[in-house]
Amino acid sequence: MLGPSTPGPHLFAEMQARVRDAAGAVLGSGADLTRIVVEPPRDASHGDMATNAAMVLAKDAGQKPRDLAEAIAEKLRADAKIEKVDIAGPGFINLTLKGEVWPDALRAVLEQGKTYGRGTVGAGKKVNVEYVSANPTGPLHVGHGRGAVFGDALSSLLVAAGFDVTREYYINDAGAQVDVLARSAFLRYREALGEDIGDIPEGLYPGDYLKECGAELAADYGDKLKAMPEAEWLPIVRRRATDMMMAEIRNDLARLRIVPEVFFSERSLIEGEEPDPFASEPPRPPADVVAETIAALRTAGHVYEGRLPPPKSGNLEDWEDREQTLFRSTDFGDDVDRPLLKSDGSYTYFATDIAYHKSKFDRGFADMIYVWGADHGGYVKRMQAAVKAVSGGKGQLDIKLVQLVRLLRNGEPVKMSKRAGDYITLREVVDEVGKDAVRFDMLYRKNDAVLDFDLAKVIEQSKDNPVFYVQYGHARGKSIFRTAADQGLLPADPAALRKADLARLTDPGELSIIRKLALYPRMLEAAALAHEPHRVAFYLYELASEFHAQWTRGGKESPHLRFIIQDDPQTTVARLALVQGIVTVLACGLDLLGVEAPDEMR
RNA sequence: GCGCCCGUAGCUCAGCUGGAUAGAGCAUCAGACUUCGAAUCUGAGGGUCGGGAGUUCGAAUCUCUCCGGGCGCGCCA
Repeated sequence: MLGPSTPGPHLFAEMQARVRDAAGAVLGSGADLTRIVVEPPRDASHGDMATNAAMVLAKDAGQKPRDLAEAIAEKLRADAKIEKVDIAGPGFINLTLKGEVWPDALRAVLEQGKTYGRGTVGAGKKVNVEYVSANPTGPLHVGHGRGAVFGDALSSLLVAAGFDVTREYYINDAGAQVDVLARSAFLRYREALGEDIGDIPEGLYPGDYLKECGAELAADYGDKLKAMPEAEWLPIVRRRATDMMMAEIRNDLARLRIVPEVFFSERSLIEGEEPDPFASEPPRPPADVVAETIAALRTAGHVYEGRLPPPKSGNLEDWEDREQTLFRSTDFGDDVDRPLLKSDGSYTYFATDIAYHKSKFDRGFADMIYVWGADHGGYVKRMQAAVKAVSGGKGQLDIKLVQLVRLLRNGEPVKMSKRAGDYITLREVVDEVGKDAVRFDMLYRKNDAVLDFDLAKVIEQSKDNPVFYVQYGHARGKSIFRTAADQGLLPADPAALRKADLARLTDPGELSIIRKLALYPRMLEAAALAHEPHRVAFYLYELASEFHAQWTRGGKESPHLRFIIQDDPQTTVARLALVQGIVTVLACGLDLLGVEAPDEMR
């Protein structure tokens, strides 16, 4: 038996196990019980829980669903936790639980506190969650922010479900883009030396954010870089510029309470790890992991030299039919094979990404999640093909595409001119509306739905704005405790709430809230397995809504429903225990989403 | 032309991996503050779940096919 404070199986999991046992007893071994689910009924009048057991098993058993339901129901009627079993509709088995189940369920919340809802389905399995991975060529924008918030919340969710999660950021510091960045920074360096650089040429980054980089280079190197050929100054400037951009990016993410644990450099795959200046061993020659990966794939028969048909659209003027090095991704479900080398002999982004994902697999991550912008949708199949190839079919890559964000202000699109480099940055948005509004708003939507982000509405302090609605629920709960303390009705010993006579909570609204609290672990587990953090946000909204409704019921119509009853300390303590349960779950859920749970919001 | 995503109330969106009479918020209308915080709550109206066919005890959910919108389609990441 599990001790009272051990996060054991939650109520729904427990009842599901009991139903499966009952069905197994009726049908004998060999029956597939995995499709049996126990869920809350659509209508509360159907009881506390419903199961599809009879309907999913009827065919295999060769019985009518309702007959089978009756047989299973007979077993369940003997269950100590079940008060009543009904059969309804096509063969649903509706369960009404014994009255004492609900006080016990609330007590579990109070006993487990911050650990309530945490599960073990993850079983300590290692999962790599990669997100953001924006090019270090400019400030993060709001779209990056959405991917970052999503990846971070999903990671927290998986941790809560018992997975061993690593949050990772892939630095694209090896492609042509960072060379462009370096040339742009070099221009700012010449400008810092007093040169008139005029307009920024087409194709370079025009934003002001590189001026500081240019100034630093001028301070450190004087005019020495100017005397060098590009091949010499480029790596120096590139390194300085990407380091500065990454520092900015990390700073922007930190403002959103996002701290990736691993920053993985694309360049390190090609040139090897940065030599450690304090190492006692002589530095090893740089290893080209990409070349090794391609060679291994070639040996395995997944790489060949060949030609591709011309693309179906786009400009065919610069199309040149040539033989190239191709990854046979069609063997793994892709539509066409994919090139690994550019015409100048350097690696394609895809080639380094294959090596990168091999690195993930080699580091022990059979489960990988990749959070990507929706404009990368065309790359999903080839990446999943690559993971299959480098992991021998043992790796699993779930790619979550995050749709674009439309920035609005009072319903009007915010004008952005990328060409002039004056687009709204993520930092500006976070500074304007705050971390909590950004995070909750972005999570209060499925990842694959386009998000309208209205700068005016997200700071509105009304029920129109879900984040304030939920946070207000938490603050209101805390407010009840303050009032109870003022009136001398709050027990000094926190343990007193756990010992309260919770059977006094008999109002339908109160029982409904307890049922909702009992649902939290089940919701968390499902959200984690589905990789859908938005379910947490919706759950919290619903819980807050039930709490607000119960609060208002204690108005002048029904003062006996108030949480604090001056002349009835016993009932007051029981209701304070309920409030404690609500506050605990709201705080836990908000924490998963990275949103604060304030004690007051005046 | 091909691939992926989306289409649910006037608007913005959920719908718990196939369950019972499809739900919230906004907006509209009608109500509740000498309150434990009205940043709240109660009620009403509002639907061929884009159309059609199929799979089965049962479909918003799975398959196919159209319609409409978005993204992508060597040598950008």
